[in-house]
Amino acid sequence: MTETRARRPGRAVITLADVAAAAGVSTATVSRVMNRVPTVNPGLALRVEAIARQMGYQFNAAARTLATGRTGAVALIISEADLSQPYSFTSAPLHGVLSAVARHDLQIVMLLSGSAQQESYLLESLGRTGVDGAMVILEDEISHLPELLGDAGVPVVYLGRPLGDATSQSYVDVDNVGGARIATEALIEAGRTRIAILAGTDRLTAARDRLEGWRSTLTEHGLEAHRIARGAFSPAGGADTMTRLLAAYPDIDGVFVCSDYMGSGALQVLAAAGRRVPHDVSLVSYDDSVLSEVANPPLSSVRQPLELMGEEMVDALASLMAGSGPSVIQRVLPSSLTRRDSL
Amino acid sequence: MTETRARRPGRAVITLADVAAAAGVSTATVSRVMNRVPTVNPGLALRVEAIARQMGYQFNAAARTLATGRTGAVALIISEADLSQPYSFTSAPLHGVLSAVARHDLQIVMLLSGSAQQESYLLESLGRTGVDGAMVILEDEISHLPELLGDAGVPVVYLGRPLGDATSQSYVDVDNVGGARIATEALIEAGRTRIAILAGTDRLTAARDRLEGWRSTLTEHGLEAHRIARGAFSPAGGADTMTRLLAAYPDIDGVFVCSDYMGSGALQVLAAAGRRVPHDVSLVSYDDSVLSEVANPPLSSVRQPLELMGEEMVDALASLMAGSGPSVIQRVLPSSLTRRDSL
DNA sequence: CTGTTAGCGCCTTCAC
DNA sequence: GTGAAGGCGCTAACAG
Repeated sequence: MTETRARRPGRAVITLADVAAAAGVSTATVSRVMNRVPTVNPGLALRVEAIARQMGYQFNAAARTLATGRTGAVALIISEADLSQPYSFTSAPLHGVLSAVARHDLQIVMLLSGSAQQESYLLESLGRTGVDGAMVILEDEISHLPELLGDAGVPVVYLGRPLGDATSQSYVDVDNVGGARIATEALIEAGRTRIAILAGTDRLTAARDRLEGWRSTLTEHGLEAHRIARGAFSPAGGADTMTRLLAAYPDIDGVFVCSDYMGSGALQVLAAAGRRVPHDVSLVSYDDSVLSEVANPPLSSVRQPLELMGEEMVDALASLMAGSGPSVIQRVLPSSLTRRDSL
Repeated sequence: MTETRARRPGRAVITLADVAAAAGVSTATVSRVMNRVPTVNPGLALRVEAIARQMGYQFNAAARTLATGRTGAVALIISEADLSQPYSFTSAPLHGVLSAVARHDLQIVMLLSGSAQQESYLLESLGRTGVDGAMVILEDEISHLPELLGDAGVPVVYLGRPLGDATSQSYVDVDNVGGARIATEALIEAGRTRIAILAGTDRLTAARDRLEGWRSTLTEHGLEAHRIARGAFSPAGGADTMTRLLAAYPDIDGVFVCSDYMGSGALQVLAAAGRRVPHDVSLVSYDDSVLSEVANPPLSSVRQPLELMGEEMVDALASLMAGSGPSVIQRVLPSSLTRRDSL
């Protein structure tokens, strides 16, 4: 009744010892060969390698982890709230992450955060699995994770600059100030002078930076920067905020909307108010997502290299785990403007 | 230079032996307590449990795996192509999966499929990590995975019914025939008689089933079912297909579009052709995603319980892994129509 | 009901 | 350059 967990039915699972026996060497040698330890006789190495391959030998991850303390796995922590939204921001970085891990021969363990219950499970999972590192896609609802993970004991890289003093944290961010500047300048170039902003949460540096970029650009151009409204990151939020803005500042002729998702709501309010886009009001949005593409009219929108950010996050983490390079990695990627009809 | 991999800096990592020593019992007893083996003296169990908790003991997953052959991890395989689309279908089921795994105390390892290169990495990863089970979110580009994973040696559950003879496969699907019937019937009730379909790929049972549902409903109502066009799952695809359809059958007064993403493209073509929706042409779409919500006009769309499907997939896999219940689980969930202005 | 004792498969000093 | 042997932390017979 000794049930060997046969991974492939029929074919039993091959161990180092099996290969060693077949090759007439010790397990130590096979281990060295498989781990490409350079002190092995090249001829022998080749022979052993061939036999191992031919026998279909594969590492047993658990045994290896037990012996070395390394798991070869990293955690990717994402926001529950984002995933439950009709439009998920997470998928693009996720794509980048998943394509990059193959390069580094890493496994991705997905963890959800956002509710207290999940948080304890998260911490427990992190502890138990003993991942070698972690990545966090920062969003509103999990903006406190940097504190929570403060002494995680493994390297952590954030997608998005953490709040507060981020000097000791590793992150991959986009230049949100610059992105907002591009958007605002485009509005100004289009001849707009009474430019409002639909800003998002202030628990995210991204949102703060965009507000800052908008404000400084207007100020530098001698324009007023007081037409501000904050709202939820949703079409409804965009609609509400736009309504308030229109009521408070009926003279608005340009709007910088901090997300496409809000933008679609704003667009409906503008249409209902009889303001034509871009004839009466120019609009620039953020994210350059499918929503800006299918909007009516299609929205000019600031593009962030989200996939690339995911990849860079993995690269940074791998470098941190290797321990050879710098102990803090901070990378800021540029954003650009995709022009569509709303401008 | 014996570097103990301290998970938490400072505090060393606690093992069963540490707890056993502190409690004055054997490691076997602690192990039994932690695993809730019922034959332990309740008083002792309570005491040991308290000590373990107080010491912050956590299982070492690797050691446990090595001893039991079980990993507590399951793979989730998703399509690279879907993730790289501007609108990812995957996130909703992903959310369901991730929220459900906590219930079963499982870890999710994410794996990408869709390119040959990834496929070898996929197989390798599956073999190496030795996950206890796998889930696949079936999509066009990875519709061949059921064959590839045929003898994976671990239970597999699919999101979407696999092609071919699926009697021996476990899956969670939605009633796509029924969904298409609901959509088509709504079109008929709206007084439409010349009803076309924008169909998707035929490598997915979902798309085939929808076509079938559309066809049978029309036939049963004595209506013609030949206004068919297939296209890529994208706004551009929807636009192309709609253009062809309009050219071939100018008399169209109703359209069943097999995805919101195509629907947004179709809508633009209709608008450009001077056909008003729903005045001249009624339209029902599929997915009930944010795209149908922000479309102009907002689209009536068939809703699929994607999150729930993700959860059910995990439940099914857990049951399969437990090995107590049936060895094949097939679950088909109902879909419903969300009515909006396009009808 | 609890303790003892082998491993699980691999890595890694330590001798040779 | 290669082999022998201990141990990573835990589970699962088997005794007691």
